[in-house]
Amino acid sequence: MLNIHKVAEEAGVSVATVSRVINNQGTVAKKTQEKVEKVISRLNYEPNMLGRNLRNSESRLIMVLVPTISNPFYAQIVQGIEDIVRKENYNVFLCTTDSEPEREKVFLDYVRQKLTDGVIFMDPAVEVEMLQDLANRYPVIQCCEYNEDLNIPYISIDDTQASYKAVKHLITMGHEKIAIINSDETFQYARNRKKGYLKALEEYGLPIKDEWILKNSELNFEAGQNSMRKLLRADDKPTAIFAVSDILAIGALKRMNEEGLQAPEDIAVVGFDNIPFASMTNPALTTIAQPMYEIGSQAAKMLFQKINTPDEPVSSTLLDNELIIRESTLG
Amino acid sequence: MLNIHKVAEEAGVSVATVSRVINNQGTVAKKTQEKVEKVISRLNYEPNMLGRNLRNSESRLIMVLVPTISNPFYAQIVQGIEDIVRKENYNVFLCTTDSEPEREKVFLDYVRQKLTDGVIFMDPAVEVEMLQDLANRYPVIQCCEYNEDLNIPYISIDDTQASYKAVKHLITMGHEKIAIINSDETFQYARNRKKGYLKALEEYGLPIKDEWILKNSELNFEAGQNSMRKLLRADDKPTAIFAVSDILAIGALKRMNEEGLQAPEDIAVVGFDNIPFASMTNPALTTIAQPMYEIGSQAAKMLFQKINTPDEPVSSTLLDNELIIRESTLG
DNA sequence: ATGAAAGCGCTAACAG
DNA sequence: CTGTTAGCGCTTTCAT
Repeated sequence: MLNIHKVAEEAGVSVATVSRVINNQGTVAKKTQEKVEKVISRLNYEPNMLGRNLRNSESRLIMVLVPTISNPFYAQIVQGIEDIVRKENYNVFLCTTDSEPEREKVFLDYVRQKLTDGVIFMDPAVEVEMLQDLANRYPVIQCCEYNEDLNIPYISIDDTQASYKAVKHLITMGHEKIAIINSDETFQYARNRKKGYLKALEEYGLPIKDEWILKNSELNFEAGQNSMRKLLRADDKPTAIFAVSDILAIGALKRMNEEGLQAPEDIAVVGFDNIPFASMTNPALTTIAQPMYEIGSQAAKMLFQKINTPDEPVSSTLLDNELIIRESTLG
Repeated sequence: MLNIHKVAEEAGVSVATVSRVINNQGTVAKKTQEKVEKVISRLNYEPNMLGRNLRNSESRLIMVLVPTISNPFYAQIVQGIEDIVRKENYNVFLCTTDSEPEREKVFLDYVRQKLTDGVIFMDPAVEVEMLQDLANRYPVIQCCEYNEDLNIPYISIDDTQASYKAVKHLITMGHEKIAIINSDETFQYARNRKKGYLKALEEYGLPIKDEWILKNSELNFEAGQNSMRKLLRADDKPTAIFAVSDILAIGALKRMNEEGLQAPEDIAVVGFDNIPFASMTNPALTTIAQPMYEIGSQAAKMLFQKINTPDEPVSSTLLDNELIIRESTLG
């Protein structure tokens, strides 16, 4: 087994000296330093992180928990996180939970178990008390998806206001029969986006129909296609659709395309997120742009606040969003 | 500090007994067991993984190194990896390198440093000797991108044969002026796909022109759009394009769309990977389907072979691929 | 069935 | 400038 003792022995010095060389303390004589470095590179020695982290009780590792990486939405947030984390000389471990509570728990335990110094959490914890308890003792930031009832710092956007804006845009374009393709309402964001949708309709006295309110437990293209199929079979067909995710909206557009229908002439479509693909569709997708990179970098900054000054409270933030108008709603 | 000693003290037993309870050894008296469990849950104790892993010298953690998560191509491979890894009671840490050698090195060192038990590597290592050296001592599998000169197990597809097939399809459809939108030729896959492209053209005696051979250092939609812009300005405009990645192909399609051109009437386009988005474009994209999930799960199986029987060699594999013909090449 | 104690690899306080 | 040593939290062998 190659360890610090072996290196010390080979170099004819003590383990303390080797440790000093490894950590660049500068208190080692030039000659000794070189001697030790030579042995290190000859043996190809790398200090064992477990020993070091155990001793230092820090890992300089941040865990980022996402439901999935198949939604490009997360890619840009993670990029924002990475850039800040790297600047602080930490590294990111990305973990996917598939929104399964048991997997969330296993990963969150890594923080308790000192494997990582903190966690940015983008998934709704089903066991709310567990998450709160973790956050009480360790650095935890909620990102995008959050729970207002908990006392855990979060960063997100105002989903209600954003979806209100999206639906109002459709209303402004003259639509009166507007459907919503939602995801699963166990998610806070889904509830909020529905709230904004309803608010806009109510404000303008427009009809709210059950057959225009669709839910999806999965968030993928197929779900969007299926939802559109249902809407096209509705007794009273909507003329516009608000999808709470670009993924769903793109699936919906595809389904229209398959049926020989055009957006926005036949049905207008608005998405949410502004993932890079949203501008690649034909027609290009009108959508709500979330400041994804900013969300990620803010989340990371908040986490470091918590790591560096655990006792000072970190304030939560809701960032601005922007309606990006493209062809799918514009004649 | 909450540790095994504290628990032992509170429960009035020795640390050894607590350890036995934690690890379910079954050799503890029922009564003692319950007493200890009560204390554990009261104190909300979680064993420190650093201590445990240091002692056991295993982490039950697998690292997966990808260049980026913004290409959905990786999402499905990672899914395949996850499913196998989870079955073995391990967990996956995903790390993004942006194809930067220094970042690759930092993460790869985590294997040497005993933080993880093995690594699946999907990025070209710039420091080839370093990777070989790591693979000589620790479990390493190359996935998708690999280096034939190294003695490291890999799993991928036959890129040359696949791109030959894609280009031959275009030839069969009557095209004689065929361009290639490639990525950076530092990548093995890029070199191989170009090779297949050239082979098909040569075999059919078709012209090979420099202005039809484009390279991109970045792999994103913009790169695809830019490449298409260049091709549309070529002295001799191609009638078909082979893009080595769906991302590039979709960007190219978008650019055509912006210029009022249709695929395949004006220019036919073939992509590569068959990411989910490829069937969502309008027109839908003809592409080479890689068995992404299978690639991932095979990679994980190979890694566990290496972990469980380090001295037995693991044989590399090239999996089959399939040409998926869609609207972008079919009248 | 339980406890005492060694030791995994490392760092840092202390001594010299 | 360098060495000795305690101890981070855990598991396991050896006693009892």
